Amino acid sequence: MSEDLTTLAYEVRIACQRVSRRVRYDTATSSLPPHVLSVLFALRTGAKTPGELADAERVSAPSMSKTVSVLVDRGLAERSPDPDDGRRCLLEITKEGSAALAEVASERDSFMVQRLASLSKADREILRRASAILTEVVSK
Amino acid sequence: MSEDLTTLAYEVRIACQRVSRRVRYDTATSSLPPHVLSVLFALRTGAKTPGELADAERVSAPSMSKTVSVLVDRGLAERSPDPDDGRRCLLEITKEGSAALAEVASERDSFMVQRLASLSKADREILRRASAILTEVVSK
DNA sequence: TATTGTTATACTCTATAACTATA
DNA sequence: TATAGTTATAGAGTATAACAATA
Repeated sequence: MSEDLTTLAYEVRIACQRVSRRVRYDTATSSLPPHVLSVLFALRTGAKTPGELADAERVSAPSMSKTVSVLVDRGLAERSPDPDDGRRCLLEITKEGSAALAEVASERDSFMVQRLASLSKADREILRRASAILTEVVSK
Repeated sequence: MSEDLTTLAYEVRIACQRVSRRVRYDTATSSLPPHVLSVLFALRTGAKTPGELADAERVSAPSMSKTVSVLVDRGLAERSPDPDDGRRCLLEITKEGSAALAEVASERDSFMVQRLASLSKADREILRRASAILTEVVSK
């Protein structure tokens, strides 16, 4: 029985919960709350609207509006009007935001980075693909 | 290359956290909030004091006191005085509590099984290997 | 009319401080 | 005095509902 879905479901769930539990301790020290940090990280690849961020982070529009305000108030992101649609605005990470992200990232994921470094390239590739699969699976 | 490791570390963490969160969401819709469920799960192995539970769950004593009250109010756990120490009380899971736990566990499994069933065999194999890698990585 | 984003309001979970009872 | 547990109060983070501006 190589296709035991129940066993696999259990293995995946336990593995994910253990990782979550383990890294949570390391993130507790960072200055920015997790949800704020997560949005800041999402902005690293380019400007996004609050709506896009809310969808990506799976929170309500008002929640994202609040989180975005925190980023803007702290000078970590900049709000600018969308030239194509007057209803929208665009959030872009600032230099200060990138710096904060870089600083926090090294501390936050140091544990996982260390462990990943000790793996083979092949194993890291598996984790890379697995992360994409899992993210897709839970986003439905 | 170290940037790749940082990004991968983040992706792995986020994926795992989202799986954990989504699984908890799914169970939360039935009846019990995650933190209540977690305490109920902790009681499955035997009676515990509020203090022990607070330490185990890493929350404050007042928070645990509130959570425990929810369990007792719903008849899922029973509060009884500690015969050896008048200050303490003991929490014990009830039949109803055990039943709720079993129900939630099956729901939680079925959620993951459903999602896994929609994947390709190759993707499932990736998740199988990734689970083993992550479990090993975190257990060190 | 529909949509994008924000503001108003409320609920949940959390914590610190203060209180009661017992050791 | 110190400890176990509860109550009082407040601070985050979240959501739904209502609103303003634009498409």
